[in-house]
Amino acid sequence: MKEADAIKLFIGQIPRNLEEKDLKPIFEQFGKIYELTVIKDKYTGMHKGCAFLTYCARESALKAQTALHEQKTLPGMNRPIQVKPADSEGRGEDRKLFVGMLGKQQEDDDVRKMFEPFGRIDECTVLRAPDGTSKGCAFVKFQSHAEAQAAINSLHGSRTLPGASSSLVVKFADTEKERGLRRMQQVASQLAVFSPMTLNLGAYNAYTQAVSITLVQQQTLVAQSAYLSPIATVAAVQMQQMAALNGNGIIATPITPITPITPSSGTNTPPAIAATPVPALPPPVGISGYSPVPAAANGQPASETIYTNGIHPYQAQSSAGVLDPLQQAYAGMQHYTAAYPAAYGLVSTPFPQQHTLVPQQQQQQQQREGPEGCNIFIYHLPQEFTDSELLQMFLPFGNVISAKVFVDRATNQSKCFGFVSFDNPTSAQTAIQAMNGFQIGMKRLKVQLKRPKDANRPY
DNA sequence: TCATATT
Repeated sequence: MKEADAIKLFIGQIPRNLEEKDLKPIFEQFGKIYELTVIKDKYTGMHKGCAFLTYCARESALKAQTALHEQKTLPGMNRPIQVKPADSEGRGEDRKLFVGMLGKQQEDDDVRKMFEPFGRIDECTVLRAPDGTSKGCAFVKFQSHAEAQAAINSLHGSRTLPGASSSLVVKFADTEKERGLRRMQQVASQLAVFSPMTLNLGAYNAYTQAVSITLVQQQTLVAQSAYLSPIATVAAVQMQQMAALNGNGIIATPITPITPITPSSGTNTPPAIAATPVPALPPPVGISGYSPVPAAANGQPASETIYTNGIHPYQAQSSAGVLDPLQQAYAGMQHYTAAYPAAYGLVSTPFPQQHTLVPQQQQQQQQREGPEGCNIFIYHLPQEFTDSELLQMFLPFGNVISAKVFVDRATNQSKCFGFVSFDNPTSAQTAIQAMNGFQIGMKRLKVQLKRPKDANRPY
């Protein structure tokens, strides 16, 4: 039914309203289709905007790729259709070898001669430092997996080259994904130089610090920072700055304070908390339970909503005086606990059991655009921010339809920007007003309306 | 620095 060397194609940039039956006519013209499947979310069944396509004949796939890939744009899409071998087809990485333990003086040609006996070589490159000196390793790409395998079998460990400290290494080169993984492991090991407990302690200190602010503690916090990881230090120092700036623990500091984030009244002064020792706090709701409404904080219904417009956290509370200073401090801390540890990956709160108790917010749906004017673009996100932290951060401003951090697929690293979509433009505006310029670590968020689809198109 | 999605 299908050729042995058939290629499974990945089809990207297809409108989410097109199903298999709609797609078929587009692709049939290049040959008989063996299988065509729209990719859907495993749990929600949601159309992911892409598909897999296998033709019976390899040649059909090649023709379709040539004719369609990046060649036309389907209605409603802002980028051209993608037609290329699926990742599962192993983009030719299975014929590329990494060669280690070469001598420093070996040139491309020397390596090539060594590998020539095993097949036709497409590519042969010794890796070099910027100054041109060999790194003692190379990539060699054969035309087929079998040839590469033959070279491994014969050459790996077979000899020790002059100047090398160990016998020759010949193995398949890392795939793009493996490289990403490796990079992440390196980052992780960097952080692990400091004991894992140090990180948690840092989070804990910062937390208690923010709840109960005393000058002495602020000083010790900075002193302690010297022993924390760079990330924890940034977080700690940042929090300390915040505490100094604003006794109520609110961490938003817009560059242009269009809407100042301050307590609404001088008569009810939050700094009362300054002298309060660390008490038995109501358990923080942590990341997953983060809510702009303080009712969730102490388990009691609040008589008034603290956020009246998503910006003035304390605006409504002065009249009844229902919240004691500690509760105020705590309500303010929701910002801290939500944004801070999350921002730095320090999500293990001082009360980790809370995490297991509070069920994670329902699985965030695929990225979706809201109506025009409801979608915001956020740049300068902390590297550690994921969809969920982004969601938490913007939840106070309205119904979030979607929160998506962009991730480099090869490395799994955040690209430090993302989108949040609300169900109405007012929420989006409120979020922009409140969060544009929001300082996290050394950076300030840039929050603005997402560029409309047709922007930047000359015609 | 503006929705790239891989059963």
